[in-house]
Amino acid sequence: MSRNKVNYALIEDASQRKVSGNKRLKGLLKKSDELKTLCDVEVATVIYDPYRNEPYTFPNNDIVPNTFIKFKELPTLERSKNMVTREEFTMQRIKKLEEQLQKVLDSPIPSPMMDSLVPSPMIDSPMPSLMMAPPMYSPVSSTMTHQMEPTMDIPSIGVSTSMNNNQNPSVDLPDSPTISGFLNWKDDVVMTLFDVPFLKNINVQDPNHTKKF
Amino acid sequence: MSRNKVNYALIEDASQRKVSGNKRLKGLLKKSDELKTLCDVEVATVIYDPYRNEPYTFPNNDIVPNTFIKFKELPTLERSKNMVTREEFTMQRIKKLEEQLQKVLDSPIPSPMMDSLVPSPMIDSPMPSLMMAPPMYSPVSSTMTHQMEPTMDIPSIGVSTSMNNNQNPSVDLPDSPTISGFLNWKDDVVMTLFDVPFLKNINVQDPNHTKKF
DNA sequence: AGCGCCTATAAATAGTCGTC
DNA sequence: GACGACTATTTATAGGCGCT
Repeated sequence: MSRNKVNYALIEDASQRKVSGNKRLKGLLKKSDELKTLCDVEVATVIYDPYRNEPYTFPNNDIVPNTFIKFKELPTLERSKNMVTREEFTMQRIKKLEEQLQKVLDSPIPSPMMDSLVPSPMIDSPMPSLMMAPPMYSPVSSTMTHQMEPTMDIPSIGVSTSMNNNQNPSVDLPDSPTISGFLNWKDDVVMTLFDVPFLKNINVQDPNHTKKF
Repeated sequence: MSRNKVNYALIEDASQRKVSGNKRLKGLLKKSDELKTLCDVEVATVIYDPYRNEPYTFPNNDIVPNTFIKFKELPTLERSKNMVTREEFTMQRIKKLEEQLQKVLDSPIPSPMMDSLVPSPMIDSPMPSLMMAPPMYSPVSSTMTHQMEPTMDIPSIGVSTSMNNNQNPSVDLPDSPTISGFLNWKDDVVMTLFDVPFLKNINVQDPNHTKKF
């Protein structure tokens, strides 16, 4: 992106690829953080270090002592912003969820739908059992399981009729969403997975990745 | 990022925030794609549309008819590159995995470790059962489950001794990784989750997000 | 409002050098 | 051969404008 125009192809030289990947990862993380901060987007980022037998879990149980990229060097981010413990991440989501929930419940127009969706005891309890469930790990697939952020922005289905008022709520949501269903799917989510193998030897196919144009 | 310097804070105006988010998401996707292409990083991207009852599944069963961002407009990416079906994504991973596996197995130095790791019948079968497992969905948490990409780059543990040769493999990997374990954790992974609520009304805290400085 | 396009400017980064 | 620092450039994008 800079001295020369980058060719849209795999970088041949492994070390060059790594350097570039390092920089780009750094930039990508910054972009992610900016998207989160500027646009109120929740971002969680994790790096798994292949040279450890015990992988860092998602988000991470420790601040990552990763030699691959030094998070303390990230321009805008602090390490703690990107690398949080799994519990921290979960709690952050819970907190935000509760705030949103409370906000809706405090709204002037109490929605019968909300009543059915949110039993009152739920509010006082720090964490409803459904939300309580931490990110799940499959021992087999080593997966990260991400629970969708509930949005509580359900104007079109009850709280407000300013939008989609031409639609019958019950028709609009024939599925009659349960709380869990509501939590699950009522949000925009962009999910990106990056497998980052540029520390490894891989096949190379591109001769020159940079061109003067 | 351009006409004015951006303030590192939530964008106040919702519409402005959305516009910015739109652009930034676009840029982020492009960056992701570049990281993938230039550095051989696997990237999968999905957008969940909150205005549909049926969410797009991960990666996606259909090309996304999302009004939120038009993927066909993404500079470098094609839509099909980002938005693939779940099956396609799974098969891509499988294919790459098999290629890497075959590559290792074809390497001049047969590793006893590989032998123990990879039973020969596995090679001929198009898909070992372990790998066969598609991304899992939890009906409760609506989660995407991502299976880590195996790297097959295990020079430090058997195939090659050029690195980490001061370490005993058995000591280096006391866990005696099974195939599943190997698949699970033997790769760098950067995982980023973006919840993208800028289609919604949210609290605003920042007065002016841009400054001439 | 949302989208597409444009342009000026901020930000990202490829290439390079110097250190360890 | 990884890392830090330093530019020269490319790239991303905030702010407009016009359209719908």
